[in-house]
Amino acid sequence: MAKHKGHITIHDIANSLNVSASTVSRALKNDKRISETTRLKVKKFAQDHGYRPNIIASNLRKQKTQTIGVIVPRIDRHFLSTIISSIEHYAHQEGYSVLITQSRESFEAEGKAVQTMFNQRVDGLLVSTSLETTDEHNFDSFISNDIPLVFFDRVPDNDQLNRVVTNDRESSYLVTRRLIANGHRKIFFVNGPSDVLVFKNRLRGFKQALLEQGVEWNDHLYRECDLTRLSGRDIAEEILTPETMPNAVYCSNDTTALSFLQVAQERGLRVPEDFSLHGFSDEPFSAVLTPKLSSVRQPGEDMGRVAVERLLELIENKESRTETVVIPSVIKSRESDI
Amino acid sequence: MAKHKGHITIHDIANSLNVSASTVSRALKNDKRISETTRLKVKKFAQDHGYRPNIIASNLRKQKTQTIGVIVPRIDRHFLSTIISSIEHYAHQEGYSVLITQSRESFEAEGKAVQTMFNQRVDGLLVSTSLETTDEHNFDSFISNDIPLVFFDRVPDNDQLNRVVTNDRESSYLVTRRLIANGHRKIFFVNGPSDVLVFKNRLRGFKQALLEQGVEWNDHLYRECDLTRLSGRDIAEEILTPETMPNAVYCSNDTTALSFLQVAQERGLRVPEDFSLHGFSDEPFSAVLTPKLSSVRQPGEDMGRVAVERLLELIENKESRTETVVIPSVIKSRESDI
DNA sequence: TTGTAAGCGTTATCAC
DNA sequence: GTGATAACGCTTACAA
Repeated sequence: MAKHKGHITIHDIANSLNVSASTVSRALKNDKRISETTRLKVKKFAQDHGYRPNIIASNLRKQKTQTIGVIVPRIDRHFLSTIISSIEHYAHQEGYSVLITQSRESFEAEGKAVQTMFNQRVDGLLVSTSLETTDEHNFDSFISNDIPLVFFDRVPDNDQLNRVVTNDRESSYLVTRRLIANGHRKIFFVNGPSDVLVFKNRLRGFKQALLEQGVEWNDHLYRECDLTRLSGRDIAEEILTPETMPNAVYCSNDTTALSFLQVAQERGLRVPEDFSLHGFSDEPFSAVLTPKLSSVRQPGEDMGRVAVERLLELIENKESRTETVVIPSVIKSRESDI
Repeated sequence: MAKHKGHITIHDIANSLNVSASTVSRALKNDKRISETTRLKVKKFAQDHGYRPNIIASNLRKQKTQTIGVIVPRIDRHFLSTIISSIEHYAHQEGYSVLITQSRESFEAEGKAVQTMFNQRVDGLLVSTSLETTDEHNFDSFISNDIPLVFFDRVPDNDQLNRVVTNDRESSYLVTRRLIANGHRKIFFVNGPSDVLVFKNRLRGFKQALLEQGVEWNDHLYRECDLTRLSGRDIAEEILTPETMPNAVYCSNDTTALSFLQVAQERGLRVPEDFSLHGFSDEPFSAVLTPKLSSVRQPGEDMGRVAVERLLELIENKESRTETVVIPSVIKSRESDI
C-alpha cells in the first residue's frame, strides 16, 4: 500500500487530542454517543491534517471489502465495455470499488481469475463466461461459500444461478421470422458454439421460426464458429458462390456479418439485392455501413445496472433467492435485410 | 470480505499440524529455512483443506496492496477500452490486480476517484485525464506522498510527470501536410479544447504544416468542441454550405468526422470529390465507411503495456526519475482524403 | 529449523 | 460520553 508517508492514523489524532482511538473512530463516523464538541474537534483535526481512513485495516476488521469483482471475456469489445462502464458507474454510486479481469475466452484463465477474486475477498462477483465455459464449475469456490455471484449475458445453463440475460431466443426468432416474411427460405445461419447458452438460445429461436413458417431445416445452411472476422471471412468465401448462394445470411454477431458484406463486395455481389444480411450485437459500425446493417441491439447499459443492483441486494440483504432477469433486446431493422 | 465460511487460516493449519503459524506462513511461501518435510506437510494440508491466504491481512501487514488503480474518462470508448484491456493483461501477468474508475470527463468526479484510489492504498495509479482537467492538481495526494503515478494519452502539460503519450503533434503535422500536398488550401480543422495537451499538440502540428507550406492561418477555419457526434453535426451543418465550403475537413476524432460525412451525404455532397475528410483515432467503423475514412491509428495496446511497465518499475524499484515516453501513431490513409 | 510476539489500523465489546 | 482491550489474519524481527 505504498508509503503514503505523511499518513496519520486515528491513534495520531487520539494522541494529539488527548482522547482515545475509539472515540476518534466513533466521532469520524458520527456515532451518536459522541458529544458534539468532541466530534467537531476530531473532524476538524482530521480535516486539517489530511486524515484518510485506512480501508485495508477497516476491511480486515469488518470482514468486508466494499469491492466487487468483474470477469469478462474481453474488455475491448463494444458490448462488454458498455456493460463494464455501467457496472462501474452504479457500483461506485453505491460505494463499491470494482476489480476487473478478462478471461480472454479461456476457461483456464477464467478459473485463475476466480481464485484471484476469491483471495482478494471481493464481496461479490459479476461474470460473463468465456467461450470455453459450459458450466459453473469454475465458480465453485464462490458458490460453495455462498458468496454473492451474478452472471450476465453469457451465463451457465442452470436456473439455480443468479443471472441477467437478454431474450436471445425471442430476438433470434423475430429476426428469422422477418427474414422469412421477406420471402427468404434459404437462410444461412452463422452461429457461435451452441454449447454456450446464448448461442443455443439463438439457434432455438431460429429453428422455432423455421418450424412455424414451414421452412425445412437444412444442415448445409447452418455453421458454428468463434465469430471472429477471420472465421467469418472463411465461411463467407465458401458460401458466397453461385452454387451455394443463400437468399439471406443471418450472423450471430456483426463482425461476422461484416465479413460477409466485405466478401460480397469483393465478388461484386450486392446486399440486399443478391442476398439479405442480418447481424446481432449492433456494433457502432453497423449503422454506418453501406448498406446499413440490420442487427439486434442488446441492452448493455441496463444489463450492467441490473446486474449490480442484484449483486448488491445479495451482498447487503444476504437473501438467497436466485433469479434470472431477462432484459429485452431490440431489433434494429435497417437496410441490409429488405 | 464476505463470509468465505469454510475458510481456514494459517493458525488453523498450525494447530492441526502442531507447528507455529510463522512456520506455516514461511512454508507456504517456500522460505528456505523451513525443512522439506514440514514444507510439504504444510502445503499438502493447505491444499487439501482449500486454504486461501487472506490478502487483506497480508496487505495490511506488508503495507502493499499489489493493486494498481486506473482512472479514465470513459471505459466504453474503443481506444480507451483497448488500453484498459492491455493494462489489465500486463498488470495481472505481473501479479497486480486492477481497480478501475471512470471520470466521465468530469474534473470533480476525477478528483473523487483519486481520493478513493488513495484510500484504497493502491500501489500506483494510471490515469488519462478528463476533458475538464488542465493540470495535475487533482493528483496532489499521490504526488506529494510520492506514490507512483503515470499518465497516459491525455496527460498534463508538465514534463516533471511520468507520461506515456503518442506523437500527436507530428501526426497532425503529417496529416495536414498530406492534405496540402493533395492541393487543399482551405482546410477546416475541428479540434478538441486546446487547453488539453493532446489537442494543443495537434493544433501545433496543424499550424506548423500550414506555416511550412505557406498556407495562411484563418480563424474561420478552426473550431474547438467536445468532439461528440452532436457537436460534430452542429459544426458540419454550419460549415457545409456553398458559402463556407472548405476543400478539406480535418477532425480530431473519427466521431466528428463521421458527422461531417453524414451531413455531407444528407446534402448530396460527395467525399472526397466535394471535400476531403480526415479523422483521428481510427475507430473500428472508420475502415468500413463509404468512403473509407483516413485516420490516425493510436497505439493503444502498446501504450497500455508501456504505462504498466513504467508504473511497476516505479513501484518496485522506487526509482524516481521521471520520464515521458512517446509511442508513434500511424497514419491510415484510405479513401476519404484523396 | 522452528517458535514467540509484536504490530499493521481499524472496529466491536465491555466497562466505567 | 469515553476508554481499554481484544481481535481481524498475516509477516517479520528476534529468540531459541
